[in-house]
Amino acid sequence: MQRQFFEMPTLIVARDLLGKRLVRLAGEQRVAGYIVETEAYRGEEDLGCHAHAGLTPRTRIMYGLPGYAYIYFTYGMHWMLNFVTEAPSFPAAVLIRAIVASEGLEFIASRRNGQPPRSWTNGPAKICRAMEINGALNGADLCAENSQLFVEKGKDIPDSFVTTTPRVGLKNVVEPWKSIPWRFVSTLPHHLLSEAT
DNA sequence: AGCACGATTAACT
DNA sequence: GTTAATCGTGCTC
Repeated sequence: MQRQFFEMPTLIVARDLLGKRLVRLAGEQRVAGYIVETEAYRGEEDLGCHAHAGLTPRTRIMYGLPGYAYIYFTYGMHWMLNFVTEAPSFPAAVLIRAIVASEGLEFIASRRNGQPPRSWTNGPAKICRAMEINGALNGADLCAENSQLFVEKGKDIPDSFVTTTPRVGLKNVVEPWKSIPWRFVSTLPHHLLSEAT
């Protein structure tokens, strides 16, 4: 996807990322999967968004150009992958919450040892663990020619297979941010994702 | 300088 | 359904 895709309003980007292919090049290894769950975080007004604290060392990437990776560490052990959206003057990003693995399955399996395929990448930190995504990729340009992390066109998901719900894990966030339906989930059967569009 | 908590996960009961 | 693991971040003192 080109920069102009990520420049669009965050809710549109979050919706349209469903079905697209997340690709990670780890050395010679290509690892990929279809995005099936996202969440939108937009602006300092959004009390669920890290940018509610303003411009800090942690949030500076969200105050930069769209199409860059905002990757942060939480719970003392987990990495989370986000894509920066909209103009630099408006801090916003889309959290990638789940993908269906399609390439590099052996690589993923080895990094998710002991877990069944169903549990490989069905959570934001699981994706990062499975694809070797960490702080070293924070600030990476997804639109650069030789990027190790980028998004490709995949399978278009019809509106009839898209569900929205409140965002996950915002336990102590006040309304309306706690319940605003900015989580996007693809309900398309996983086996249909691998077909050509 | 200290502290409460988190855009979670895996392993329990 | 419950809970420990584990530490960077941002806020208060």
